[in-house]
Amino acid sequence: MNKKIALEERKSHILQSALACFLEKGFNQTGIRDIAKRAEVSLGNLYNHFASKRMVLIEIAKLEKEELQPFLQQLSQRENIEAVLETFIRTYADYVSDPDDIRLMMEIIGEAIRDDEIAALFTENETLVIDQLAQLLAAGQEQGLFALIDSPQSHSCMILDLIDGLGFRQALAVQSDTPSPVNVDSLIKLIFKSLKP
Amino acid sequence: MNKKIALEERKSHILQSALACFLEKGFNQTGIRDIAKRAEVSLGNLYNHFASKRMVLIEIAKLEKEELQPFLQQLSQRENIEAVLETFIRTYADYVSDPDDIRLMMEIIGEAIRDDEIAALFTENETLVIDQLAQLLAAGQEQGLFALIDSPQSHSCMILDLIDGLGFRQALAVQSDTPSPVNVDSLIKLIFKSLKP
DNA sequence: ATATTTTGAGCGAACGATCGTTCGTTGTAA
DNA sequence: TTACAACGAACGATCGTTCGCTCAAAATAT
Repeated sequence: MNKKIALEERKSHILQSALACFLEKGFNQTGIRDIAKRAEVSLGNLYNHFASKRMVLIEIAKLEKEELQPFLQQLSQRENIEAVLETFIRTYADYVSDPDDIRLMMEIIGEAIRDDEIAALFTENETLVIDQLAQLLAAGQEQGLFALIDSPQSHSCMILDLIDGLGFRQALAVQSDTPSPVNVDSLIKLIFKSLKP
Repeated sequence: MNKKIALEERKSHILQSALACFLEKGFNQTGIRDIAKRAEVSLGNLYNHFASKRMVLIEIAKLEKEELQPFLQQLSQRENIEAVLETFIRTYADYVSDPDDIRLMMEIIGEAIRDDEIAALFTENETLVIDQLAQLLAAGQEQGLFALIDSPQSHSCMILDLIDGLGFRQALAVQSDTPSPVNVDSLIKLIFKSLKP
């Protein structure tokens, strides 16, 4: 029992180290040795915990699901829907404005584009947020707060695309040293206008 | 003279092959040997044309600028601004819906995140489109077609983010076998509503 | 016009490094 | 005694790049 916990802790510690490596150098540029060294674990031992390098990334992608929980909870509130929406946009934009989060997203999408399993994993996580947000929009619609949208799902996707775009733009702006003209306020303004009855 | 042309042709042929490799396997998973083999050129000769693997990617990124020209031209039209905008969105969305284009964009951004020079190159290209689109929006604004936007640049960015998001979503949808709920029409509807005076 | 030199495209073996993975061996706790 | 986490040497493959070489064509000299 005690042993199990210690084992899980080590595994999670390796995952943390792997994540740090992936953020620093990217998934494909990171060697198994880099991860092992950072986690202060031997090469062989790492393979006692993970079947392959790819599996390490998959487990990290799975962990991302938990990061999403606070947002899902936020979106499930049904009083003062407009405020809920604005708060969500602000906190999610804030989350996505951390270059590390965008980098991780990039690494996962980068692999997902050539890996069905990772693509499914990523899509699954994203669908959770999309659906929850779509339900919020539908609720606002029923209350007459929002216009009749042909498809809440579709509108929900587009809102997320806008926020993700903000994050990507900021991450690239930092790297290329050219400031991004987009900010959260103009984004919120646009979204709410698109929802006006 | 004739020789110069033949040389340029060979170089461009290598670039085409490299592009095909990058799309197929990704930049980091593609070996120099893969490119040389595909281009039917020896390893040594490839290095007579390109100083390094990284330079091959940079030259490809530079070529992207030319792909943008038709869009820039489209956006420079000033009669029937609303129609120009809609046509641009449709053709650009169409362009970005080709998984290959999204893949290439991914590869370039993926490197750009850790490479200042590539980031600057990418940002430079994107700025061309953003500015041109922003000018179109400003023109529409003057004609009273569009609402007063706090910043045409910012609005322009967001429009592009929406279109890019559509492309990304479709590329991932193909891979994970879960259809995307977004389509061009709903996108156009949202954009025009956000611009309504 | 012919002979000679110079040039550089084209080549592939070879380099040292690193890759992901395997495996036989430890040491320790159950 | 058993089980298994922990280890690191070793494997074969592949990586990006370099190097010395060949040979046809351009440049120059005759």
